[in-house]
Amino acid sequence: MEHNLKEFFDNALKEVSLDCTVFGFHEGELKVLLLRWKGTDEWSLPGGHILLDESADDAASRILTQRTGLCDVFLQQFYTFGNVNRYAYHPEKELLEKLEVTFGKGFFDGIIFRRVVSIGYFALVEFDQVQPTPDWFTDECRWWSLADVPRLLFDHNEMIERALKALRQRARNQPVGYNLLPEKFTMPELQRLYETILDRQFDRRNFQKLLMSYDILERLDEKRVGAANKSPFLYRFVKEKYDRAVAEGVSFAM
Amino acid sequence: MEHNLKEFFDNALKEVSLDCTVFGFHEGELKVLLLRWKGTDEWSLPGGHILLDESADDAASRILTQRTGLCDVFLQQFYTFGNVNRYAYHPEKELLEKLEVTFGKGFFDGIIFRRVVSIGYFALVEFDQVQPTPDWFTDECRWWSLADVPRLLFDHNEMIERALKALRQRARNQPVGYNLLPEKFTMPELQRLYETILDRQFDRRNFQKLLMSYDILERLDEKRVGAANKSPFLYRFVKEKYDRAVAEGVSFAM
DNA sequence: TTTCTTTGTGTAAAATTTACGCATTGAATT
DNA sequence: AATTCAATGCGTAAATTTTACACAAAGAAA
Repeated sequence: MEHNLKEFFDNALKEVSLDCTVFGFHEGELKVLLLRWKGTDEWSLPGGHILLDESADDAASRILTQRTGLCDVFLQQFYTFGNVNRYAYHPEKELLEKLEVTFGKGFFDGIIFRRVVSIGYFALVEFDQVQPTPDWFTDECRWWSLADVPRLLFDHNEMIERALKALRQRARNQPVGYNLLPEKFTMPELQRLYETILDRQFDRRNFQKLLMSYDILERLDEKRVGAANKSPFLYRFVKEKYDRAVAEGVSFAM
Repeated sequence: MEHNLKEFFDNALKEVSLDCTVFGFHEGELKVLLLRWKGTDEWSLPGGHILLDESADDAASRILTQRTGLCDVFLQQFYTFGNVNRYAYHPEKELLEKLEVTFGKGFFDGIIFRRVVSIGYFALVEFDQVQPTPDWFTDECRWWSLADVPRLLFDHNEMIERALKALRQRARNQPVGYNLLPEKFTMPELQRLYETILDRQFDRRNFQKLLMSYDILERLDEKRVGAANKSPFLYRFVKEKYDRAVAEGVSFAM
């Protein structure tokens, strides 16, 4: 395995990495996927390096598939982090010492912890479909509620902040939901997604009118039964129309 | 000079570069700054590498100052180009051969033309203030009308396209103009800037009302005289209010 | 059977955006 | 010196969009 790792790094760009903020929506909250580094209590975003023969987008795709088990994840590049002191936290040496307890002294020489520029992506995934999977440097991968995210390694807290801003900007300018919700969903569920992302409340009647005006939703003949109230209709995105709206943009003005 | 160049590259990131689309506004048109490579008819965007002890933003600033003579240029990172085949045009070898006529055979070995990821910035500058200055690889630097831009080296045409999209998005969501216009300007001049950037026409009366509603402009007691018509008032941005509007965002809905 | 919460639908008021008229200015023309 | 002409300053009515809000119906729980 050590051998494979070195080999991998020989075939990858060394001064460029990428990190992904993976958003899921569960129980009315936005969640992000975090990894805990082996032998430490330090958490970070999933990320990795770009192979010499793959594009940055392909690398992000590959890494996301490895961490979630999903293919065809929605990914958007949002910012590239190029500060000199990106590694200010956790102080290089201290973290390195902890890791060398696990990996052996000198193991990381020439592999990580040089000056690296990182390309930030955010991903939108269907929460229930994800199989959180740690990578070679970490031994735990799990969802965190956005509100509970701890102090992360490197500049990853800043990355999440910027990713969230980018997600909000996207939600205001084109439809979201196809990537975050299951195939069938109710209007209140969709509304809660929008309210969570944009962090504000909407009138449910006006919300429904606006969303339906985009002509991207199809109301099914089924209803969600079981709750102690009137059964709401199920809806589903009409993929072609949804894609058109993403391409042309809609202005979510409410 | 050769020595300095090698030394520079030893102190810079090799796998990351950055390229700037510099927008100016002149005679009712958007212009971009391009460089012609020594001994060729090939043009490219201004760009360069990041020194080990400077951030990406600082590098962009430094490079822009070198190409324009300006300090404190408005810069915004908009996208990072990470395709494997970014250098598809001009085919590496062909260009290299042309350049080696000028620079000597083997000169570029290990300096350029490896796999490089490039961070894209766009800059907004006051056209008249710019002193276009070629860099070490080029012997001409000049403005091109956006419509006349030729086939550029590498993926730089795509970069300009994306930069323009980013500029348009910015113009729709926060005020522009402070960076592109001289200190004092008339309302019709500001309107033409917006019309050029967004590529559409506005009613001058509604345009004025909307812009004044942002509370970022101050009307001066001067007028622009000389034209064969009623003299228009001069305006100027009130910096603090302009900055607030940039931070909070305005929606240019017209 | 009653209660309680949530859903489906429609309409009036408020606010915003759009369209457009007219008198005025100032250089150029006669 | 008077006239012409293109562009400017200012304002209002119409059209459209956004916002606010009420009531009947459904369905599990009490």
